[in-house]
Amino acid sequence: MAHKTTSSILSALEKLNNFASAQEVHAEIIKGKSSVGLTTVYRTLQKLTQAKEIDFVRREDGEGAYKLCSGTHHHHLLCEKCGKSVEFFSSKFEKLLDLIADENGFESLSHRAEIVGVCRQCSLG
Amino acid sequence: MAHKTTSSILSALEKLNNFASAQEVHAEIIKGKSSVGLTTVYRTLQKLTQAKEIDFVRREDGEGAYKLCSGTHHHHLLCEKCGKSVEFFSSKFEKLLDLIADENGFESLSHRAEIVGVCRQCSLG
DNA sequence: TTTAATGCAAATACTTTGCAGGAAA
DNA sequence: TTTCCTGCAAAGTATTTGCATTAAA
Repeated sequence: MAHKTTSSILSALEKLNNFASAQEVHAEIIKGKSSVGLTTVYRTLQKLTQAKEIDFVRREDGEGAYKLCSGTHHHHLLCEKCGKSVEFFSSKFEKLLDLIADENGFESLSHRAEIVGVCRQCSLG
Repeated sequence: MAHKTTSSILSALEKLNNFASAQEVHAEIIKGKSSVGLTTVYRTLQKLTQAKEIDFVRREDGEGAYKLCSGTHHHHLLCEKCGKSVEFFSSKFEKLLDLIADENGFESLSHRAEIVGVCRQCSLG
């Protein structure tokens, strides 16, 4: 099987089921019986990100956060209140992005979009 | 007039004419005759951001960056190679965002979108 | 044996805070 | 006087790196 560490990190991400910081992932693993060093968690998350097995975003406060995501191209909606995230893909969106990029002197190849807003639950609260 | 410090920071941002970190703004001011403390630069940039007089983004490496922007609603295209940024506004984009948000359980009120890609110049290089 | 993985402690880098002195109201 | 502005030094937080140990190939 894969490295014991890698799989425990992946399963922590699965449990957390949302963007989680290295520290949060570490805490989640420690809660169980397993033991891992924080450094290793950082290193492994980096590796997984490079391998495109997980997604990475920066939170508004600058902390990095990671999430298990679908392998296909997508973007994220992020709730700025509760932190909930939703993946989406829309070919209309893709086309419009291409157009906007083109009109502004950008190639849209390899783009990445993050939409920060408020989820319905938080906006009702 | 406004605080001397505030205006020197605003004019540094004007010269830099792109997203710049607190440290970069500080360096720009120091280059000239003026003298300001780094702490004050941080504090002033925060204040200006809250007052919505400047825009704030997080760079991929986690550093915060600020820019003098138009007061009206807009989003940014950011080049991940050279750091160049361009503001854009498109009502089609706004409508599509509303729709996508709605479909995914989000209110789009107060959204913010950042599109990271590669600008034409960098993609040719 | 050679390479890769791990973890602790130390080092970085950015940012914020405590606090005292000075400017402005 | 009272409040705000400044800046230095110290503290804080997230993340990375050096290095020695251990596990795996």
